[in-house]
Amino acid sequence: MALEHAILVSLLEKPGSGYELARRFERSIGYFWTATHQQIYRVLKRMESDGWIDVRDIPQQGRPDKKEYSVAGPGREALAAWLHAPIEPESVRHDLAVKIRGAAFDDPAALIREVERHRQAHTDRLAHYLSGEVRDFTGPEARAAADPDGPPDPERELQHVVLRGGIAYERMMIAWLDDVLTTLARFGAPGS
Amino acid sequence: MALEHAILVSLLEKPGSGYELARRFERSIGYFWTATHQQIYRVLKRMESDGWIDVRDIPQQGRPDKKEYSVAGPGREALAAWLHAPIEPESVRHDLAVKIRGAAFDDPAALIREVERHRQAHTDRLAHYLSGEVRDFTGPEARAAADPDGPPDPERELQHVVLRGGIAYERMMIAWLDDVLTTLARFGAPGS
DNA sequence: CCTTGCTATGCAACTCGTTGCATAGCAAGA
DNA sequence: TCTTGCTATGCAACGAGTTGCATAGCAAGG
Repeated sequence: MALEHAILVSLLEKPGSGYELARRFERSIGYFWTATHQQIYRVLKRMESDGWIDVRDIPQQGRPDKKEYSVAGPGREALAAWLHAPIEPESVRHDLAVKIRGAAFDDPAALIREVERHRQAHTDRLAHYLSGEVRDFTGPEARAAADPDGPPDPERELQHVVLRGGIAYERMMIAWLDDVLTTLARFGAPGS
Repeated sequence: MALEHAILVSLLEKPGSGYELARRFERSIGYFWTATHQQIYRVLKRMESDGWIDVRDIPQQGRPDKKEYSVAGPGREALAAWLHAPIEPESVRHDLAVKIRGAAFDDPAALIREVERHRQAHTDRLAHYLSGEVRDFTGPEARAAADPDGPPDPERELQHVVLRGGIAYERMMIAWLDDVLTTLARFGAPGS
């Protein structure tokens, strides 16, 4: 399991509280790894008692105190060990694909709305990714922040390549959902 | 949760035993929904006691008896209800993306082997899909079995569009993994 | 004033998924 | 003969993920 490792990576990129992590998991990291705040708090507690991360109590004004977590030595080692171990499974769960095959035994045309909704969601996410890419990586400000003559920045470039993966995924999904819609339309309008 | 629905769809496509289902989940259906035999047996038992599926004991010679399951009325209704309900989440777990971002804090070059292994796995799966497509959908035998002048066959065409989705996914992954390898190579050979 | 909503953390109960193990008959090969 | 491997089903224990709920201070708006 790798929620712990996703948290370690996120904390290495920037230390933060459980709450902040939960919000990151709704945004950037959440695009390839989902987690609720309950899971995060539970795992943080375990990681702390295992010595993987350090805590610092930070009093705040006008809002509750927070606990800022940062990665400790053993956490870095655990991450390194995981990085060097091969992973195989990549288990997949595509509800929509199950639905599409199931539609053959029900009313295929009834799925059109649903597929269109998913297409819209992927279109929105693609737009979100693309604006994030411009803001953080390819826009004028981002380019100014990055020194083109300096050494390559692995953290930045690896974040970018992961984002490009998200963009490629959304584009593929949109194209495929169009294919699905075309196929469904053939049964919705019989006699064509 | 939708393992039950995936099983219903599979049993509608063809009745079978828990063991047979487990093998289908290693092949066709397993490409977009994974499940082990334990899960399948457990869910089958629950579905049977809920009246969603019927069982028939089939004695076999030279091997243990098997229980052949088929979808009953309530199961069909449950599937229909699920098909008509919208689904949202599509929760994602891309271990490899976590690893890639994590590699910034370790040795990026050490990931090259791992990424190449994944690329190979996706290449193999793509080849598998493509040969299945020729065999079942676009090859001469498949075309002969399907009557081009007859009415469209939803079951067949929807299976095909799902398979095309798998093909598009694998192609996208291979292209992205090439992008990842190019990016990683920049850190592996510094001073380029 | 009261409600809504945000930051911030957490418990408890439940379901789902994974792993290891067990049984049992038969076939094929060393 | 002994081991390996396939069909076929299942239990038990554990770990991961989900859902509902609780607390608590502060800010903003009606």
